[in-house]
Formats: sequence, structure tokens, C-alpha cells
Amino acid sequence: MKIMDELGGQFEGAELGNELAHRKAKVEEWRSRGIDPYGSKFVRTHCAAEIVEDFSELEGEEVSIAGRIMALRGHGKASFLDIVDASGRIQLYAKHDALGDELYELLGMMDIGDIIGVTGTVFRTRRGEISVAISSFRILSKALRPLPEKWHGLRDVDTRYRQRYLDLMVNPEVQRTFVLRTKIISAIREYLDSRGFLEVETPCMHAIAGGAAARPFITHHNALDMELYLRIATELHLKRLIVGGFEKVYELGRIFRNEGISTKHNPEFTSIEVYEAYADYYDMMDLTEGLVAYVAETVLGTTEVEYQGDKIDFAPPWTRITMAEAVLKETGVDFLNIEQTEAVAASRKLGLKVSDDATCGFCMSEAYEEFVESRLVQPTIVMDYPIEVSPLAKRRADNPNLTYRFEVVCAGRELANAFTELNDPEDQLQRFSAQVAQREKGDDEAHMMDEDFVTALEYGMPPTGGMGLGVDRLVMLLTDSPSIRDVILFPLMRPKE
RNA sequence: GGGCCACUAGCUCAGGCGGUAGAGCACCGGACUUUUAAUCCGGGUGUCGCGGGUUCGAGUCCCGCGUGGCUCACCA
Repeated sequence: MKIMDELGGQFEGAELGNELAHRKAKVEEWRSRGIDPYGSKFVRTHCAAEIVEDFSELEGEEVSIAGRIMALRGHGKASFLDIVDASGRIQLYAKHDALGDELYELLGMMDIGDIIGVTGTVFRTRRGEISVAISSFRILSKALRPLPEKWHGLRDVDTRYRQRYLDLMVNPEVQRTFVLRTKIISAIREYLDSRGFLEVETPCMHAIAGGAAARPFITHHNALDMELYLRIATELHLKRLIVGGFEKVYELGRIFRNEGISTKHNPEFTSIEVYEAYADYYDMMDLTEGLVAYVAETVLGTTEVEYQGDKIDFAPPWTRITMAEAVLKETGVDFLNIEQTEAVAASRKLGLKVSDDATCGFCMSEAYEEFVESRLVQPTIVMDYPIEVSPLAKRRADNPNLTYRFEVVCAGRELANAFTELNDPEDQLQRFSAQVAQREKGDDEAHMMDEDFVTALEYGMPPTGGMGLGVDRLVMLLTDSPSIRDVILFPLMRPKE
């Protein structure tokens, strides 16, 4: 532009033909005119969306707005600018007559990406677009780097995750997803708070990582000179609180698992765990159905969503089926009513790799994961998990090999996990011992012994129902996001180079 | 960790059998006082992910590495 022509000889960078250098030269030009291109506070009277929504009242009125320039259309002695704030986009109309020589010339130094504050009058253009005819403006921040392309946006997945600010800037649906995420989390709190649940915070750093079958991250505390684990679940601390007398608690927070990364797994993720004294897993079924349906209704206005082409309806009641029934249906094998050797043979016939001493319950669980889970699209409550894979759940009174445990499966994946909590300290000690034995056999995801937790149970924990739900996965379902990385603002990435 | 695929301009992408690197947007210069993917005239701005090799010559073929994606394995 004209300005740059005048600057041509003054700034080495301008001769490089490099956009970054050009823009840096403009920073110097602003400063040489006594203007800080990284301006100070700007008082806004309106946001972009308000001007559009309240146009009938605002037409002809003076407003002050601010935002990032996303498009520039110069027409000689007049220019159009599109600016974007958190509420949306609005067009600015800048006329030489209205701004005068000096301001209009300064406007010519603005680039796409710069942040600007303007004052002007609301009007509608000939073509019908609600706009602001500006009478003055201030540069609030200079963008040194060019924005990704306006039409195709930013597609490169690597860049989108690494430089999420760019993704948010140019891909509007990404902002929408993360706003929804926040609303979902608020709705979860609303639902539980309004039912008398107390939100608590338990430690992220554990001396013993328990409450789930997962490999933990290990860290070190210098002053105490001790190894610590980042928590893999909030379960054992929350149940200690039930022992302590809180009757309804929940914790919504970050969990860390040192495991593989996939479209459904991020090393750190958000879970909600809820515990209710004097309740059982049937209460947790009702609670989970109610919670998820409430959240969907609150943030989307409906319990029906489309997820990756599948129509899913979260309206209760959800299908309830025992794992044994579900497995029988899919595989024709009744794992509850056969001998251990038959179970192993049947599993192998199905193509599962199980060891000779695998129990009926373990075989059933394997068959479930292989043949049932991925096929369940509608939210489904799968009940009565085998005891071998449920070290913290209460044993069924009518079948000591099964527990009062269920998982909610939806879109082929686990969404929630719940049970009537095991509150018999002796049984708990035996379960931990069995886990430790597994661990010694090389299963580094088996539980560690948590003696203090057993001690807590020895003081007496009321019968309790507990439930844990993967918040990221719920957000994925409600925002139709194919990857967990699409619902985590800054997913873990390997550093570049 | 295995398999497959991708990596070329700021962004989105094209580059047949190895022969001086291309488009659109963005950007730079010029024109234009209600445009809106503004338009018109002029300009290509590049470590072809990185490092080797083959070749007279490599974006292209071969080997290794890096990052990412999909998938399998793993993963209540």
C-alpha cells in the first residue's frame, strides 16, 4: 500500500518480501507516529452479536466495539473490514470523509489479524448487511504473523492441536465445541449440586495409585524424597469421605493414565465420580440416566443426538442387560453355566487368546469386550460383571462370582462404570491380595495394596453406590467429535523436532 | 510397538516415465467512496519434513530418521 511504499527504503525487512518483516516494519511505523501498536484497555459498549440482534434499537446509534480483523476489502477512499469478537462477526465501514486524512491513512496500515477497537454508527448497507460506520478507531494489537486462509480454514490436524489458538481463531465450529464442553461440565455440576451432592477435591498425587486398573505416571517429591503417582482414579479417596460421614460426594477432575494414546484415550482426561451412601447400583443406574439426559437436554435442548452417522437417544430408561445375557446372545456361549475347562475351550473356539487357568468370569469378560461392547450403539447398561475384573465392587448375594457392577456403553465404547461398593474390609483385603498376586505375575495394571483404605473400611462404610463417567467421552458424543483430541483444548503431543 | 498413509509458498492443495517448482486465497505495488470468497492491472514470496544414497541431473527412485493421521496391539 501507499504507506509501505513510503517505508520501502527505511526498513530492510520490507525489502525481503517477507510478510513477518513487513508487519514488523509496520510496528515501527506505528511507534514512529507516537502510537503503541499494542494498545491499552478499550471500553466496549456492545459486542458484535448484540448489534445484529438489537439492530432495530441500535440503528443510527453510536457504539464502541473491538475485535480481530478477519477480512479487509479496500475500495480506495472507503474500506470494509470484518471483525470478530467472542460473540461473532460484524462488518465495519470506513469512509475517508468520516475519518479524515490521518486516520484513514493509519487504517491503511492495518492487516488481517490485527486487533482493533472502533467507535461508529450502526447502519445497514445497500446490500442489507448490518454494519458499523466508524468515526474513529485504535489499534489494540498488531498481528505479526498472517492468519491461516479464510476460505478453507486450518485443516492440518497437527497444527490445529499444537497451535489451538489458530484453530479457535479460524474454525468457528471448534469454538462451539469447547463452549459446549464448558456448558456440559456446568450442567453436570448443576444436576448433582441440586440433588445435594457435595463437590470435593482429593489429591492428584498419590503414594499408592488405586481405584482403577491402569499404569500410573510416576513423579518424585524432593523434600520428602519419595516416589508419588499421579492419580488414576478418585475412587478410594471419595469412599474414605463416605466413611468419614459425607453421604453424597462427587469429584470432577483430571485423571492421568500412562497408557496408549488413541482417538478414545488421552493420557490426561476428565472424569466425574459420584458416591452416595445407603444407595446401590440400581440407584446409580437411575442417577446416570438422569444425569446424562439432563446434560443433553440442557446443552442441546434434546436427548437425541447424531454421533458419526448413528442416531443416539439418551432419554431414559436405557436398555438394561446382564453381561452374561449379552454374551450369550452374541456368542451362544453361556459362561455362567459351564465348567472352567469348557469356558476356556469355548473362548478359544471364538478366537480369544486365554490362558489354561482362565476363569469362567474372565473368559466371559473377554468375550464381552470382543463381541459385544463395540456393537452397542444406543446407551446400554451392561450389568453384573465377574468378580475377577471388579476388585472394588460388592459381590452379588445370589452368585459369588459376580458383582453388583454395571457399565454404560454407548457408540461402542465405555461411557460410565458403576457399582454397589464393596464395604466388607475382609473381602476388600482379599481382593487387593488377589490383585497384588496378579501384579507379581507381571500385570502392572493390577491394583496395589492400599492398607489405609482397608483400615478405613474397618471403621465401617455404609452401603454405598458409586459411579464414574468419562467426561471427555460424553463431550465427544454430545458434540459429534470423532476424536478425544477434538474435545481437549491442548491434547498431549510429542514436541516437534 | 506393528502395518498403511501424509509431509511441496503464510494457508488449502496440484505436480504422468527423473530434466530450471505451480494454482487459489493471503501477501507486495497500482486503480477504485455501500463491498462481502469485492473487482481490475502488475508481482511468486519456496531448506519440496530432516539426513544419506543412486544418477550427468532427485519434489519424484532407494535407505534411515522426525512429526502427524488411520488401523491393529495395548487400554475397566
